[in-house]
Amino acid sequence: MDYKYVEKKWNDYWKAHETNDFKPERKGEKFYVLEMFSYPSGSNLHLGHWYNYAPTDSYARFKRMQGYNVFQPMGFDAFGLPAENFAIKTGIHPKDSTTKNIATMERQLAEMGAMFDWPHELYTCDPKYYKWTQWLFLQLYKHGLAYQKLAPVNWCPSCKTVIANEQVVDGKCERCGAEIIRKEMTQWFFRITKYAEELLSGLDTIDWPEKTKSMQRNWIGKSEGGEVEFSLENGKTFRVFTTRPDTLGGVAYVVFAPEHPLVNEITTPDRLEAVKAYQVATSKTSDIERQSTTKEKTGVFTGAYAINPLNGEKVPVWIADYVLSTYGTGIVMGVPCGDTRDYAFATKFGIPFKNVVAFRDGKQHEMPSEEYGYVCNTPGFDGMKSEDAKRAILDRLEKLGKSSLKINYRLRDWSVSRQRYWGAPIPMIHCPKCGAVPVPEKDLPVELPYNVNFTPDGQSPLGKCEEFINVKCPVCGGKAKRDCDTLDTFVCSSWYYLRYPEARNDEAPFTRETVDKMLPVDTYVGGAEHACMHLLYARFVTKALRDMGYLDFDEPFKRLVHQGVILGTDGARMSKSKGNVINPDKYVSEYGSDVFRLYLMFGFSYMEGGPFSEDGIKAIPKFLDKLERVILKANHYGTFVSDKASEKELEYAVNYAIKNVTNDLDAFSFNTAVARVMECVNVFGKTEGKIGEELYKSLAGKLVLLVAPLVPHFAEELHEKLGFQGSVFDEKYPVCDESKLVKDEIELAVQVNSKIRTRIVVPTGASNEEIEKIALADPRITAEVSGKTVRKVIVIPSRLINIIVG
RNA sequence: GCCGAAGUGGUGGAAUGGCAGACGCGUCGGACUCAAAAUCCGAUGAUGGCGACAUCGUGUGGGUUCGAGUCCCACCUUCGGCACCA
Repeated sequence: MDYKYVEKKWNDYWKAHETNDFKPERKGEKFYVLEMFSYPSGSNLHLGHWYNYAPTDSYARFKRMQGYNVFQPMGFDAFGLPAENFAIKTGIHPKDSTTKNIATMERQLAEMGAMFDWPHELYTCDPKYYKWTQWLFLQLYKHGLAYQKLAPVNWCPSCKTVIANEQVVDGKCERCGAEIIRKEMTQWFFRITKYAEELLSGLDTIDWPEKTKSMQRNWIGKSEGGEVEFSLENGKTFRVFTTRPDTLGGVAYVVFAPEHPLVNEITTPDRLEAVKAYQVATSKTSDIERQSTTKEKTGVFTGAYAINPLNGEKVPVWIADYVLSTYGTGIVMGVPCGDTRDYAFATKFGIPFKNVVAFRDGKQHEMPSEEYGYVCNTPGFDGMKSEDAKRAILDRLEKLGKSSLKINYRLRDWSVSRQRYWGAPIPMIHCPKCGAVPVPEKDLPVELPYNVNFTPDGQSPLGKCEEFINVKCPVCGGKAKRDCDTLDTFVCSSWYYLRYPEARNDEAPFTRETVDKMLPVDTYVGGAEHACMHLLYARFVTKALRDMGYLDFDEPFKRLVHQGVILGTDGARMSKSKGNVINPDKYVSEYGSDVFRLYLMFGFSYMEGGPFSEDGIKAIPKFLDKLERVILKANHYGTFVSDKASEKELEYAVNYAIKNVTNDLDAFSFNTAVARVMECVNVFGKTEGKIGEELYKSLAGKLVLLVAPLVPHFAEELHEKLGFQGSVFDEKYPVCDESKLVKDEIELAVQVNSKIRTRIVVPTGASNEEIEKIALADPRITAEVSGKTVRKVIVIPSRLINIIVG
């Protein structure tokens, strides 16, 4: 087959007949298949995009043939850092490079021949889109879910700019090599923590990979415990969060996060220098380093002492980088006997401590031990089980107003301010009189100006753009300034699935009517690297919009599937710097898109991915040629002998393939689906010339339908050549006829003492007793069993029989 | 470091706790051919045996079970994420 010609022919046909466009009036239940949209980086469609989109498109086409009205849109997540960095390096404006990249990728996506619904395409950098991203920000703000606070950023003192984590290499600026420090800046946050509990419980209601759910659970990090109030010698108080109130009697010291605001207040003059130096040192360390349990513990004594509310003991107050200001209250109680980190810390700094956990018999746990046991060395609670003591200790302190039950989450609020140019401007105005004022919705979008100097020089790029930044306060009319930051691109991608069905609506981001009909997304396919961020943000936004009354479902993505990662031939992640990037265009132009698609589906385990290799790609056109011969034979059938056994075998093969391919496609198990088709085609070859003409034609027709989702252009062409009118994708997917799968007899393995000794053939439906009888009558088994006692016989229907002798 | 995965022939990969290696690639042998290509047929985990067969075999070491690639424990290696890459 001339793949080039056929692919062009059917692409043109689909376009002319709007075959791929979603039509609400088409029959069938709606089915929303969504692939994560891509960032238009570089200038080419990456092999990873192909791997994500082509097999998923086969799934979508399969669903359509099953009778669903499938909606499969495509778009671009077009704002982001790489375009801005590229601009800084080359002087090419992000808008220009992005527009160009999108055009190239659109052409390549069209060549793929996927069933994308282009009329609903969207780009996040389009003012018609980000108008509504800004609208989303305003709704969150109105409902108290967006707020400002001080938060640290990576600051390069030499470039005088904020840099992304990715650009920090070994604590140094990727561009200039200067040491990065953490600097506090006022930034916007979304209150995702308000939804922590529901984000956690909602996981039980969705069909997502267990590992992804598990990652989100850990990310949310719920822990139940209590907050306990300590006092300082000057009478001031502070609270610590602990999951182990039962060990309160064992507190040897208290640690503040070095950046905690109270630290400067409590530090004694003689300790001030050391504390300041430690704070500076900590500002150069990343959170990951800080939490490392193998890293030598560091810390500094502040000179202050705190009073333990339970036993009145006076303990020293330290600062240490293993305490993070973002978790709990930013202060922890140090209990060396019950926590390995605290033990290492106290041991290193010679802080005295005691053991407060023992076994039932009073023998103390070996320190450190995080196990539960029985309380000791804690007057009033000794001998109590740890679990009970938790409650009892909190109860006692609660009566004094010094503690409360507390559920703490590791999840932090979502920081959305970016001190960068290429993003959606934050629709807020800062007025000296009125404070932070939202831009009135009628004034949206706040357009991103084109002529902006975004080379890093100490100021936010938008801050330098006079005509952008200066504005009248919408409340008092006085002189005010726009927020000069842009939104995190995750904000753009947190709601795009809601926009697709109404991508051309200029009056609203989406309407209740359409969203009710089209959402949630039935199957969402994308990389596992998004497990904790994008996928959590999207869930949060959905729940927030639901509570505002804009929609009526709890979860945006009913089912989630992750494709694996295709690596370079060297087994490493593809990157320009490693020079191992595979360009799919080369294969598409050499073999055609159907062949390449089928190769990607057959050659890898979809969820696993793996190193790319072109070994075996040549086998695909060979297979398709054979498939074509087998199918077109129906048109010029010639002579045959109708052999009943062969006919039965072929009917079995076709129905077996239908059954398994259907299951495999539903499970995204493309490689086994293709294998089942190959087996089926092999049986066509084996039974050649022995099948009645009418039966052959009917089976060949089913075969075309069976493979249509896998090789769409190819199947259209053969479908037409068999004399059918219209698109094969308007046909129904074949359904397995179970009666053709019934065999007269089945083969079973026979084990003696769990070792396979022979195989027997038994009639279908034979009872366990009959099977046992046949097995024991087999000469091979008679020999094994003779002289021994049969102790037990295990029959696994249609699999094996295991005879235990001894 | 923490969280989450993965490890199966020469190779990509199959296997609801039930015949490990489906389906391919590669390799070897054969047919067709003057020859080559293409195509077709057969073999192909390792070891021993002429052979029927036997033994071993799913990262390593233990365990549960009539039976473990699959479940449990410990370890090793590789990969993904760790909140400003998307």
